[in-house]
Amino acid sequence: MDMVIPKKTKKTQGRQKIEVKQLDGTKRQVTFSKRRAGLFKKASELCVLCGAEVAVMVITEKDKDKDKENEKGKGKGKTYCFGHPDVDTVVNRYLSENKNNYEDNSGFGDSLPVDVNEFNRQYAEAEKVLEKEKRHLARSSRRRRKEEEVMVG
Amino acid sequence: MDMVIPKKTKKTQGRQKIEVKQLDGTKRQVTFSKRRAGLFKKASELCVLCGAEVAVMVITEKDKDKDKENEKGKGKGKTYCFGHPDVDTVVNRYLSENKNNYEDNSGFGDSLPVDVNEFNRQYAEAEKVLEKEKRHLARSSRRRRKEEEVMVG
DNA sequence: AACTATTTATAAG
DNA sequence: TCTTATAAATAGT
Repeated sequence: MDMVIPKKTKKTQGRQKIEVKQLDGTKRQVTFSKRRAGLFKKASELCVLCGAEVAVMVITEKDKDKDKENEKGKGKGKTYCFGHPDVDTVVNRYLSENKNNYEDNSGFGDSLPVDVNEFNRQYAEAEKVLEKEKRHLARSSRRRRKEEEVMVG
Repeated sequence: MDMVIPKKTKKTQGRQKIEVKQLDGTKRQVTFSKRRAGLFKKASELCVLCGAEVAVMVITEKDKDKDKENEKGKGKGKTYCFGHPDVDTVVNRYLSENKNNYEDNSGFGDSLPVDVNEFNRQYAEAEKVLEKEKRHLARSSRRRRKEEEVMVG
C-alpha cells in the first residue's frame, strides 16, 4: 500500500479574511489597484446587465508625506474614472436631477453605504417638495415666457 | 453494504455562470438591486482600506414602456449614489480637473456646470425647504438606526 | 505581475 | 425577501 501521504504543501494560503480598515504602504497600493479594477468591472457589468448609467470616480488621497510617497507622483491625488455612457453624462444627470440636494449621503458619517438607497427612499417625500420648488424657480427664471406649460417635442 | 446513495437533492443549484448581457423583467430588477448594493459596498471598502475618495452614481434607465414598468415608479430613471466624504466633494474634484484637462468631449460643454456649488446656488431657496424636511426625516430615522458594520476597528 | 486557496458575491430557487 | 451552491474576487506569496 504505497499510499502517498499528500504533503500538506499549499503553495499559498489563499485569500485571507481581512478587517476592513485603513491599510498602509505597499499593501495599500496593491490592494488599491486590485480593488479599483474590481470596482470598475462591477460597475461595467451593472451597466450591461441592467441597462443602467453609471459613473465611478476614485481619487487617491493627497498624501502629506510628499517626499515619501510622491516620488513618482503616486500619492498625488490622482483621479480614476469609469463612466457609461460617459462620466459627464452621468454627472450632468446627477446635477440636474437634483439628487445632490441632501448633503449627507456619505457612507460614513451617518449611515451605511448599503443603506443609502434606503436613505434616499426616506427622502422621497422631501424631494417632492424640492421638485416643486425647482419648478417654481425655473418658472421665475424665465418669467418672460408666457406660453402654456405643455410643450411636447 | 449500506451505502446510502446520497440523493442528489440540492436545494438550489447555487450561483450559476452567466453571460454579461442585457437582462429583462424581474430578473433584471433583482439583479440590479443585488449588484447595486454590492457595488456600493465595494466602493465603501475601497475608501476605508485605501483612504480614497469615491463617488458612485447609478441611474436606472428611463423606461419608454411607462405603463408596463412604471407602475410603482420603477423605471423612472431613479438615481442612487454613494459618496465619501460625500458625492459633491468628489464630483467637484472631478469637474475642476476635467476642466483643465480637456475642453469638451461630452457634448454637454455648455450645460455642464463649472462647479457643483455654483449649480447649487441656484437652488438655495429650494434647499432651505428641503433642509427642513431633512431634519424631520433624520430625526425619525435616527430613532431606529442600529450601527452594525463599518467603522470596524 | 502571476498564482491559488480562500473569502465573498450572487444566480437560482 | 431568504437560502444555498457555486462563480468570482482577491489576500498573501
